[in-house]
Amino acid sequence: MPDLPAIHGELQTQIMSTMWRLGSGTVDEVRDALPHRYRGAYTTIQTVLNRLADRGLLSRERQGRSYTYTPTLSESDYLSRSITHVLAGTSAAVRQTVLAQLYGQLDSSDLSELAALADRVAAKRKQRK
Amino acid sequence: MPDLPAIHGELQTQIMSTMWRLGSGTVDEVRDALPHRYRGAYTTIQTVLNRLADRGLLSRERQGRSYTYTPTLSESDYLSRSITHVLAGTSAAVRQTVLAQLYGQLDSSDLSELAALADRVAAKRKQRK
DNA sequence: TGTATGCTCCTACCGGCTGTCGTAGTTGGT
DNA sequence: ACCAACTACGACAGCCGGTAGGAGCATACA
Repeated sequence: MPDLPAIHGELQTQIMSTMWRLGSGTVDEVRDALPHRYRGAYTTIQTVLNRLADRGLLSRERQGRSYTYTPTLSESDYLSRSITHVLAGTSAAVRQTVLAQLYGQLDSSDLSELAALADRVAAKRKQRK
Repeated sequence: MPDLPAIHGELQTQIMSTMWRLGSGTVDEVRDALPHRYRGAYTTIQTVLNRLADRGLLSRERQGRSYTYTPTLSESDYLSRSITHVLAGTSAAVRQTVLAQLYGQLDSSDLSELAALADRVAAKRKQRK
């Protein structure tokens, strides 16, 4: 399994967030969709997009006379992988505490969703076993 | 709410991990407790410790003729804050998916622990309401 | 009491990366 | 065939992480 590429810097974070929202887009499309304060020069956005593509976070395909960039991972895949990665470096006790703290921040709807999820997971486990 | 200081780089990650394991320690103590691969020169460890202290992740107290470094946040506090921070920038749907994926990776003991936790949280909510 | 010795601290340095853009090249329209 | 707009590539400053060398201080021993 190849190492998960990291997103470094504020502009890269904003751009990845926008890419996930758009699904895919050209330099200009991404640029227009960025929050106003991060809308730098065309070439700035382009450079960052190319660097993200070099690191494997985006794929670059020719579409007509320009390139179209597309995320290679979904946002949830990326986040869950990142979180799993950092949690892997900790003890079981710490993981428990972290999950507990996250759990405490959920609202009621999230909570019921998770409860349903727990049932599904438990059922699957039992069946597979 | 003060911004959560970031841990950048591999050595900083290893050092923070060691600090959380030790609870507190001097430069030499931290250095000796580091994995062999990351055991650089005394001054290297010291510089990183000072930078972490400058950023507020560690506190520095004189103890005899040397400094003792101590984490200002517990590891679980730091992690849950970080995770909460990144999740705050996403949509509710993404959060749901991420939690679901994390849930699917838990083993049985973690699962039962979380079930008990869910009960406690539910009880608390009901009582407080 | 003076000196040597061992540790600790601060400062400096180097490479890499992020954010930023200027310029050259290319493509479509007139 | 020419012009204008737009795109791609390369370069450059600033910052940060990892690394360490030399100054400063206290203890131990003669």
